[in-house]
Amino acid sequence: MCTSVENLYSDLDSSSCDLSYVHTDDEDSRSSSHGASPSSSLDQPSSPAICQDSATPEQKKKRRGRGKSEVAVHVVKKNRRMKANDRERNRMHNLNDALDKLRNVLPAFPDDTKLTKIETLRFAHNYIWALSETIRIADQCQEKSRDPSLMLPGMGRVADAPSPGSDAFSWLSSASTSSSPSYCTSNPSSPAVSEDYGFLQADSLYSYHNFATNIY
DNA sequence: TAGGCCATCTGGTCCT
DNA sequence: AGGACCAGATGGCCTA
Repeated sequence: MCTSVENLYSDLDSSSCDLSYVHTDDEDSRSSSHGASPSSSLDQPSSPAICQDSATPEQKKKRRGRGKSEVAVHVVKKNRRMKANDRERNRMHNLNDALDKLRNVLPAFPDDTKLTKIETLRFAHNYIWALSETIRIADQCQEKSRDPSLMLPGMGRVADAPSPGSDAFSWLSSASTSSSPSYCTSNPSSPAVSEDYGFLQADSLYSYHNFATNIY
């Protein structure tokens, strides 16, 4: 992908463009002064306008007068840039590999559509929260069951508490998401889900399900 | 065709 | 000095 820029390098190598376009002394002074301004890339080699020689006659004269050592410096800079590009590419590939591994441990969606990067991160966030919340509530269940006086009407015993792998957890693996859910930005430590045991009831379980799979 | 997503390049900054 | 990380820019692809 993005072959245009790659072609650009081959263009440079095939000298369809002047080598001095790779990096000029003038660009050095510009880049060091303005930082990463939005328009800075227009001056960069990746700009499609790179091969449109808009240099003034004075600048062209200056280029022609460039000595061998100066050309060598530019070749070194070009090589450094290419190496940096290579590292950056590998870095992003590693990042994508990690995202793929994260996708693989998340419940698969029925339609088997691949989650986008942001969806993956948000879904993972909610998924982790849901799992930790389930553990916390199961622990609470266990504690309260030890003290019968704390039992609420209709509340089950410890054995009734859901455990990972049980049907009560099926919502985690049968997750489906609406097309435009709203992303939960609440802190996992302060969940928006009711803390009583009612969430184990069908209707509450449904909202819990929706929350856990809310990836936006 | 507009908008979303993605890969890539790039220069700046920070760290070792 | 060189590498890692980051954010901005750009262009390609896909879909509604």
